[in-house]
Amino acid sequence: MTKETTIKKVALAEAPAAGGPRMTAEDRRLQILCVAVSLFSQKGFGGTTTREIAHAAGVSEAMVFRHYATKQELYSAILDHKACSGDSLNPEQMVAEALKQKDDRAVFEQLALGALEHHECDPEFQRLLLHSALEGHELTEMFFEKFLRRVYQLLGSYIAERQRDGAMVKIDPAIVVRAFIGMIIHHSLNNNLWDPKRRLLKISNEEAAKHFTDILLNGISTGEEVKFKKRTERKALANGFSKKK
Amino acid sequence: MTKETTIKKVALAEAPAAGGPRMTAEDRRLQILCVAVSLFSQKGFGGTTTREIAHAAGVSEAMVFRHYATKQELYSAILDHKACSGDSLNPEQMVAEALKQKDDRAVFEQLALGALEHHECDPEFQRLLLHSALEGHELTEMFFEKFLRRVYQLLGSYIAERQRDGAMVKIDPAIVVRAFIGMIIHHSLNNNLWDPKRRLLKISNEEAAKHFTDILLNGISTGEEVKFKKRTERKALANGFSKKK
DNA sequence: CGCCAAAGTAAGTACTTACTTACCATTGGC
DNA sequence: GCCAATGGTAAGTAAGTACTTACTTTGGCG
Repeated sequence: MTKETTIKKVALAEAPAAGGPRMTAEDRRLQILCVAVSLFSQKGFGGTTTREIAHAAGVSEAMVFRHYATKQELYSAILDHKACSGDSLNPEQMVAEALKQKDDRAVFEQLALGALEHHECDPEFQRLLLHSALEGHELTEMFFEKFLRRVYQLLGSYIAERQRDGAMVKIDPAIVVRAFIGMIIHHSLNNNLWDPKRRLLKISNEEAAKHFTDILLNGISTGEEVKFKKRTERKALANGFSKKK
Repeated sequence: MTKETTIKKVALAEAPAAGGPRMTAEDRRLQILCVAVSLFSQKGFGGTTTREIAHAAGVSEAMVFRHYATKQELYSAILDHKACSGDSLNPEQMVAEALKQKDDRAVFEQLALGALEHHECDPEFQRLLLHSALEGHELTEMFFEKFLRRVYQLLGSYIAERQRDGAMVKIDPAIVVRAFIGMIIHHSLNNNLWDPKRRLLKISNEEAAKHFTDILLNGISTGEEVKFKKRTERKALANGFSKKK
């Protein structure tokens, strides 16, 4: 009875080429990892038991501990795997061409599209990252150093350059980066976490990237009915950041 | 020995007026709730044990279960408490005046400032919300219906109105709302979760609200070196949203 | 084939978990 | 001054938890 269910479970597990019930150690190791990724991303580290992982992988708990000495080691292996296989998480090369050509639109739009698509085809990553951040895991720091900081550096220095060119208003580049990344991440977070049914907003990644870029570069005011501030005044104000209050 | 530490813990617990070790049932109930809020927001529901909660509150586990029949009931009580006491989570009245006067800047800036300050003085709420969303708790849906949807409705219809006035370019208002909320939420998330040391960006809430509003309303291009698109072309394009690709 | 290392398991262990039970201690009203 | 109601506890229980041990199956290779 337990054997039958075991075999069925193996057939269900879509992991890496789960042919027969008996795999090579390497394959099994990877399969357990994949199954664990799925479970951890759904229920978090503390919310997932090793028994569940073993069951979902179609093996006994002992097998999990043969491949990963502790649950923590399994978690670390997952994070390493996600971070190292690092999919498309390379912002530098993603916009290298656009950067050289100083094509503002292309720089921002390509970056946005890349991030949105990455989040869409690997929503587990975002969930894992959030779980880790909430649990105070070291992946958070790694993500910060290896990704966030680099993006801020890359985009920030590009914006500074364009400001010197006179093509962009003078505002702390980090604020601009935060605003833009915010649009993207928050949009992904909505799609993956808060509004997966897209009740509030249903647009393609291409549209989202395009419109976010539009908003960032040009804002939403027409400038025809200027109630609050004139263009020239705005620029003067932006030079010496803010002071009052 | 255990008694000594217990008494000390009571002194440490800052909850609601923890005078002596012996409180009224009501006070104790609230104190346990507050302590649990703190622990759940730090470590999540699954990651927090009832023993920890009892210990942090300076009472025995039995007291926790006297006031809340199950751990789940305690969790629900917390969410109810956070949702009902609803602090400053009222966007409508926050910007009512600015809406009437059609003061775009005030509408967005006040909304942003309100949200940022709320997140700053109650970071636990954001963490609880994230934990709930990841765990698939019903609070997520409640937050969606009672807050997100209302903000989209409120801001969205205002933007539509301003578009008819000719004061804003024609773009799906929901996209604008998403972009703006994204800047704000992501900034809070950075401050509370990813970069609490403010290594990437250190600005006051006032500055953040002001600059995010600036960016949303006016973008960051000067329009002096227009490599990609002219203002007039942009407006024409924005009318019939996007088509190609 | 024979055989043996590697894949796999059943049934533990020691400990923790959410939750209970049976019992104290303090207090305010009579 | 007593005593019932109330705030509080110590010491459980049964089910889970991460992790082990002793054992059985299987496939490939001489």
